[in-house]
Parts: sequence; C-alpha cells; structure tokens
Amino acid sequence: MTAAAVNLKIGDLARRAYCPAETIRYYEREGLLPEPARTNGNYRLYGAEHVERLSFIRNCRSLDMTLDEIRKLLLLRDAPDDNCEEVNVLLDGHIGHVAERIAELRHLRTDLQLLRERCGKAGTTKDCGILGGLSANVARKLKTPRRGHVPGTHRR
Amino acid sequence: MTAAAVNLKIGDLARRAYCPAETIRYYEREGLLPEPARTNGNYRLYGAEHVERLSFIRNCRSLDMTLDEIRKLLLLRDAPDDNCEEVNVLLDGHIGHVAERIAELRHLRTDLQLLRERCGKAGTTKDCGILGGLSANVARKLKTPRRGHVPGTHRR
DNA sequence: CTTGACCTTGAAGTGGCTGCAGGGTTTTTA
DNA sequence: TAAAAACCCTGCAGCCACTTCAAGGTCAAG
Repeated sequence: MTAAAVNLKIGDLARRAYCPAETIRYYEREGLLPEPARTNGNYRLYGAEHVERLSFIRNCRSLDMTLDEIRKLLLLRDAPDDNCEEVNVLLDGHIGHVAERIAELRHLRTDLQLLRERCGKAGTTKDCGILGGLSANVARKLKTPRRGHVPGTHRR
Repeated sequence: MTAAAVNLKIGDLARRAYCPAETIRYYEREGLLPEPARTNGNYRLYGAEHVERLSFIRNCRSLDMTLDEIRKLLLLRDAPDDNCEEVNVLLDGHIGHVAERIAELRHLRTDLQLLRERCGKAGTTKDCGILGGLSANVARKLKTPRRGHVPGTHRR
C-alpha cells in the first residue's frame, strides 16, 4: 500500500490516476466526479477516495466503455446493497460490442490486403489496380460506429 | 452496366452511392466532391462521374480510412501519370493501423472476460468482484484512438 | 390549387476529450 | 525578500465525421 492520499492538488491526482488534469475537470463537469473541496486560493483538493473513483473511471475507459456505461456502473457501485446482476448484464453487453468490432475489423483487414495485392506492375496511378478496386460500387457497411477518443493517446 | 446517370438530384445520387444527402453536402463543403451544376431552382445536379467519385469515397470510408487519407488518394487518382508507389504506402500504413487496433481489442476482450468471471456468489454490488476489479490501479492504456464515426450506422 | 415529397442554407449537437488565452497562486531559487 | 518558475483557475474553441434541426423554397401528382 502507498501512503494515505490527502490534500492532493489536481496535478497530484492526475499523476496518481494517470489522467490529465484537463480530463479530471471534464469528468467533474460531466458529473462523474463530485465537486471537491477548495483551498483558500480556489485550488481543487482531493483525497484517497477521489484517486480510487478516478482510477475506476480510467480503467473502465481503458476497457473502451462509454462515459454513459461508466456512469451506470458508478451508480451501481454507490448502491452497495443492490443485486450485482445488472453489473453482469452491462459487462456482457460491452463484451458483445467489443467482439463485434473485432469481427468487423478482421473482415476489413482481409479486404484491405486483397486490395493491396491488386497493385500491378503498371507503375502509374492511371492503371493502378488499387484505385480501380476502390471505385467499384461495393458499399458493404460496418455495423458499429467508432466512438470518441481513447485516453491519453494520439496518432503518431 | 446500368443506364447512364445524368441529371441526378442529390437524393438520386444518395441512393446510387448509399450515402445520405446531408453527407454529400458535407463532403462538398470538405472539398472531397466538386461543386456541381445547379438547376434554375438551385438544386444540385450530378452525373455519372459524381456517382463514381462518391462511391470511391464511401468505399474508402467503409475501409475505415480518414477523410484526410481519402483526400490524398483522390489527389493521386486525379494525377493519372504519377507513380502508384504512394498509393501502396498509404494503404500499407492503413493496414497497419487496423492490425494494431485488432490486437488491442483482442487484449481488451480477454481482460473483460477475466473481469466477468470475477462475479462471485455474493449477490450484492458491495461484494461484487467485478466492481472491485475495476477499482484496481491498473491503468494499461490503449495505443490507438478510435476516430469519428462510421457511415450510415448507429448504436442500436 | 393544395398536398406532400423533395430540395436549399446555416447553425448547433454528438463523444471524449485537448488546447489555448489570460489571468491568479504557490513554490523554488537566487 | 524578490523574482522566476511551476502550478492552478475559468471559459471557450477545436477535433472528427457526421447528424439533426429550423425555416424556408421548388416541383410533380391528384
């Protein structure tokens, strides 16, 4: 165990929960984190319970859950005597989404690789089999939209 | 082959390229589609070349490319004497992105399934192994952000 | 000549942040 | 003790790829 965490400023909380300070303020606006105490100088003050709650949120996000799903889980968590059947249902639903998305992407990768092999020896884009392939009126559609943005990462 | 496509209104183009009319206007604003001719009543008028170009765009989108990637491909396509090496590079890069994302999601699914098995027989959320598992300070991160939104679909 | 299907523009909303401007506070260093 | 650096504050704009809405204009069928 680490030392008891009290009177953390937002940057301290950020480091402990691996979450940018801007995102902490955003979660507060969104109602996922309670409004914390403030210092005389109007700085936010956090304690161990905030580290725990924010870690919970970040773990859920790293499991690709939406903020709405996380909001529901937090409510269930805050009502400790409820039946945890709902937790199971929510998680099973989420596992289903992930499995679907994997299937789609695998299909996608196959299509891309087939397309990639169409590049002949022509040398110019005019005769490029790839560009030709992309013009075909195929219009197969993906079933699951990608959402939002995953924490802490950018396209390199 | 279908009959020659001329003097299509935006709804006709929409049906032929499986793309909502609003999205067509959006692509025009974004410079992916050229500004079309207009009728006396100010309706957009399209021809076969627009059906082809929009189908190209939609196929690329269904392969999960960004509008920026598609813009580059369209430029290459519009310069028919260039070397198609750049097309290959772009496509290989994209295949790489997709492969990475699949690997992440598979890892993710494993984590979710392990978590799911933690639900003991306690019956109440207070003792729920899942909620407990989500509180652990794990903070493994996904490497690739999900972007935007896939054409024509919603979460059910 | 009215109904209804279609089209127009412009602006705002979505999710989950991220970044910035323009300040205030606190800590460190000289 | 004073200056510099590091941190914090609010509020707002921007990102992507659309989607939705409001408020109107156009056109063909009955």
